[in-house]
Amino acid sequence: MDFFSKNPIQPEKPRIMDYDFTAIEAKWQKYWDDHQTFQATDDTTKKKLYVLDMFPYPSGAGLHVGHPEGYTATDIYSRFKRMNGFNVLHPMGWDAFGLPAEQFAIETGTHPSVTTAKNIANFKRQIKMLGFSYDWSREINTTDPKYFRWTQWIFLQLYKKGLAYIDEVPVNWCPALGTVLANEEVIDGRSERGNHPVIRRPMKQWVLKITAYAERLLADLDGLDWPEGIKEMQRNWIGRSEGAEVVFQLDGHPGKTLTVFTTRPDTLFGATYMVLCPEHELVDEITTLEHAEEVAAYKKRTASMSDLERTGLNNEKTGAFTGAYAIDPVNGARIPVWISDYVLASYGTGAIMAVPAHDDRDFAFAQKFNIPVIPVIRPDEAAAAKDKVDVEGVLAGKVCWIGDGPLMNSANDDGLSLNGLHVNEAKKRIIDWLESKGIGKRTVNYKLRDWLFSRQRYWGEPFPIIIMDSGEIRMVPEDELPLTLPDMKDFKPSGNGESPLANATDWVDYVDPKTGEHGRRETNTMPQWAGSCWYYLRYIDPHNDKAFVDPAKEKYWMPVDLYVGGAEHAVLHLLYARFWHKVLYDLGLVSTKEPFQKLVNQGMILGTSYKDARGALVPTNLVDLTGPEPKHKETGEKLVEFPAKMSKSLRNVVNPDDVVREYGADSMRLYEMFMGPLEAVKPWNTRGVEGVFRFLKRSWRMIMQTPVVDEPVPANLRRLLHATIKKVTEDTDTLNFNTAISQMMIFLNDFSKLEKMPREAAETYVLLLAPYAPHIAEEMWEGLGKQAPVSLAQWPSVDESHLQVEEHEILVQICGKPKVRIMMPASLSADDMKQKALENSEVAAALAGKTVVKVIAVPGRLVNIVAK
RNA sequence: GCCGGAGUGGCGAAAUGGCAGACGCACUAGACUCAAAAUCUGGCGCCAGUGAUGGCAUGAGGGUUCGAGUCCCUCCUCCGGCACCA
Repeated sequence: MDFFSKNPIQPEKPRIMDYDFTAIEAKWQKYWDDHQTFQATDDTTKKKLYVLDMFPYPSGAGLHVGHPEGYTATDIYSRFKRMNGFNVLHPMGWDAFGLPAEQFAIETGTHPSVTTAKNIANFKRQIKMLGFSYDWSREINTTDPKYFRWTQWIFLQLYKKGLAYIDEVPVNWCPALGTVLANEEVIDGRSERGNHPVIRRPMKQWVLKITAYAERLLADLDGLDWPEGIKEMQRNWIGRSEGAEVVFQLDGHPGKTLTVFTTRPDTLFGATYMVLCPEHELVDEITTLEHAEEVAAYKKRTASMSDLERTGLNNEKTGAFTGAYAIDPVNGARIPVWISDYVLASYGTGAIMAVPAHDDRDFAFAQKFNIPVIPVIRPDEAAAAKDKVDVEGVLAGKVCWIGDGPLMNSANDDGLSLNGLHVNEAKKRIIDWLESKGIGKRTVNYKLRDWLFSRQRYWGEPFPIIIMDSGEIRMVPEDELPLTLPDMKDFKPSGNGESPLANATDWVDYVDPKTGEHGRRETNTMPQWAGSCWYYLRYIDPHNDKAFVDPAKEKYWMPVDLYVGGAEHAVLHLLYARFWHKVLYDLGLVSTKEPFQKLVNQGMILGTSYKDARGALVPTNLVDLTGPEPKHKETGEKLVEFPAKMSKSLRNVVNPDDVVREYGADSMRLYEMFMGPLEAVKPWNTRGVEGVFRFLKRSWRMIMQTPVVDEPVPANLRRLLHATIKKVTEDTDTLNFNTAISQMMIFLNDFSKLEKMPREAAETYVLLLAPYAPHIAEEMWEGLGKQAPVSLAQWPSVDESHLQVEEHEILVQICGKPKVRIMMPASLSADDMKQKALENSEVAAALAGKTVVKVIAVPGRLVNIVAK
C-alpha cells in the first residue's frame, strides 16, 4: 500500500456517468458528419424551408461571441422545423475576398489565398465546434474560381443589359488605401476601414446602374417581412422626391438655359437668386470678368475640401456671385446667379432656384449675403403656432416658413395664378402651366446614386473585360470563364490609381488570336459586395457547372424564408443583393422578385467594461477585480461596471473557444439565446453562462441519473408537461428563444423533484431541448434507449385536454385594488362569478356601508367590484 | 435637426388592457461537510412595522378605462441610422 499517495481515498464511482460535455459534443458532431444528418435533399414533394445566415468574412481574429448569436438562432429554428417535417436548407459559406487579406499580403508577402484558406479553416473549426446543423456539402467560397466564374458571368449579363458602364466620375479616393471607395464605405469623410481621409477625384470607373431600379427597390419593400427600421433606412437611402425641372433663361446669353430641380415649384414667384454647384459646367461661361477672380478662388477652395468639410456639420454658408443673372420664367424677374458648395453636383441638375422665404438653407444663405426674401405663402395659423413661428415675421421676410398655407403674390399676366391655393394644389397647377409652356416638367429624383463598382485591388473578382487599343470594350467569352487572378508576389497598389494587377503584364496584355489586335485586360477588380449579391442562390445548386443555379431547384427553394444577420448591412449588402436579384428576375433567371422574404437582425452583444467617475472607459487589464468593488489597478479609483462594445483596446473580447472549453457548446448556445430577445442589444456576462450550465447539469441528472419508469405522469404534473410543449413550440416558432428556455427551466424545477422520472415526460423533455442543446439531447435520447438521432425525431404535440383546469384562483378587487383570492370552478359564468365574489364574507365586510355601482367579471381572471 | 428603436428590482429580463417583476444571475439563510467547493431547500422590488399588514413602485407629466408597463397626448434620457439631396 502506498501511504504517500496524494489521493489515498478513491472517490466512489458514480452510479452513472456525469455530464462530460467535451466527450459528448465530439461524439455527436462526428456522428452528424458521418451520417450526413443535415443534408438537404432536392425532393420537391416535401415542404421546404430556406433558413440563411449572412455568411461571414473569415478574418484572422476568428469568431467572436457576436457571430454565433445569429447562427444559433437560425440553427435552433432549422432543427425545430426539421423535427416538424420540413425539408430545411441551412447552408454556410465564406465571403472571402476583401482588404485585410490583401493588406496582410502587402506587409508579409503571403499570398491572400494562403491567408484566406487558413482563416476559413479556423472559422470552420469554430463554427463546427458549436454543433450547427449546416449542410456542409453546400459550402461555398466567393474566392473559389468555380464560384466567381458565375459572379463574372452575372456581371456580363448586367453589362449586356446596359446596366454596367465605364464613367469618368468624381470618386472617393483614399490615398492611404490607394483605392477608391463606394459612398457607403465612406463615413464622415473618412474610410470605413482604417479611418483614413478620403478626397474627391475624377477617375474612369465601372458603375452599375442601380438607379434604374430605384423605383422598384423602393416599392417592393412594402411586401417584405423585415424590421420596419431597416425598410425605412432603405427608403431614406433611395431618397425619392417628387418635383419639377424648371428651365431659366440666362440674361445676356441668348439661347443659353439653366435647368434646376425643385420640389417646391409652388414657390417659384419667391425665387430671389439661383445657385450652381462650383463644378457646374456653366460657371466659367457665365461668370463676368469682374467676378472671375473671386469665383475661381471659391472653386479652388471647395475642390480641395474633403466631403466632411463640405457637407459635414459645418452649416455656415459660403459662396460667390458670378455676376450673371437669370430670368424667372413666371414673372420675368432678373435674379442673380451664385455658386455655393451647399448645392451638390451629384444631385438633381447641380443647380437650384433659391427661395429664402420658404427654405431654411436658402434663408441662411440670403441672410448672410443680404439677398431679398420674398414670401409667397401665408403660414397656416394653427401650424405656425404649433411650430412657434411668427406669422408677421414670415410676411415681413424676417422668418422662414417651410410649411403649408395659402399662396400669395403668385400670379402673372400669362394665365397663371396660384393665389389662395395651398401648397399641394399650387404645385400641380404650376407644373401644368410650366409643361404647357415647354419650360418645365414633372420629375422624380433619387438620392440613390449609381453604384461605383470597381476597386484598385488585387484580391477581388477580375472583370471579364478587355479594353482594346481601339477603345472597343470586349467581353471575355462566357465559355472562357472563370477569368482567374494572376499569381503575383507584390501586392502593393501602384498609388496612381491603378490596381496591382497592372503590374502583371503577361496577364494584362491581350492579343486577339484571330485578328492580332492588341488590348489590355481591365485591371480593376470587383468590390467585396459582388460575391455576396447572389450567394444565396448558389447554395441551392453549389456544384452546377452548367448554370449558376438550376431553374427547377431555384423555383423549389426560393425565396429565402428566414435571413438573419447584423443590422450593419441594412443598406449595403441588402440593397445590392436586391438589385442583382431584380436584374436576374428580369432576365427570367430567378422566379421571385425579392430574395429575402423575412429578415431578422440579431442585436449586438456587448462586453463588460469599466468606467471611472469621469466616465472614461478603462481597459479590463487595468481593473482590479479582487475586491468587492472594481478598482483601477494604478490609481486605486473606484470603477463602475458598464456594458461597452467588445474591442481589442478595451480588452473585453470574449472568445467562443474559451467558453466552449469551460462550459461546452450547448451551454454557449443556450446562454446566447437566454440573454434576452434576439433583436436586442445585450451585455455578455460569464456568470450567466454558469447559470445555463447548471441547468444542463440538472437536466442530465433528471434524465440520466434518475430511474426512468414506464408509469404515467403524475396528475398534478400533466398540465405542466403539456403547457411546456405548447410554450416551447410557440416560442421557438416565433424566435422567442429566451422565454422558451425559461419554460424548460420551470419544467425542470418541478420534474427534477420526482424520485422516478416518467418515461413520457423524459422523452418529451429531451425532444424539446434538442434544437437548443443538441449534443446533450442526443446523448440523453440514446440513454433513454431511443434510436439516434433525436435531431430528426418527431416533435411532440400538445394534448389541449391536459391544459384544462377544474378550478381557477380568482382575484376579487374592490375599486381596482386586490382584496381576496377565491377558488372558483373554471366553468363558472361571469354572472355566477360576480355572485360568488359578492357572497364572500371578506368582500361583504369591505363593502359594508357602500353602494355597489358596477361589477366586472373576467372568466378565469378576476372580479372587480366598483363601489361608492 | 430628421427617421427608427428602447427606458421595468443590484443585474439580464418576463408579462392576449386584468394579481408587475415569470425564468436566470448576484446576494442571503439553512442542509450536507472537519472545512471549502459542488449540490440541495428556502428567502429576496423599495419604504414603514417584531408581525399580520399598510404605503409606494414599470423615465417624467397628463388623458382614456371598472382596471394601463401595455392604448392616446406632451416632455426627458439613451442607443442606432441619416444629415445642406433643393
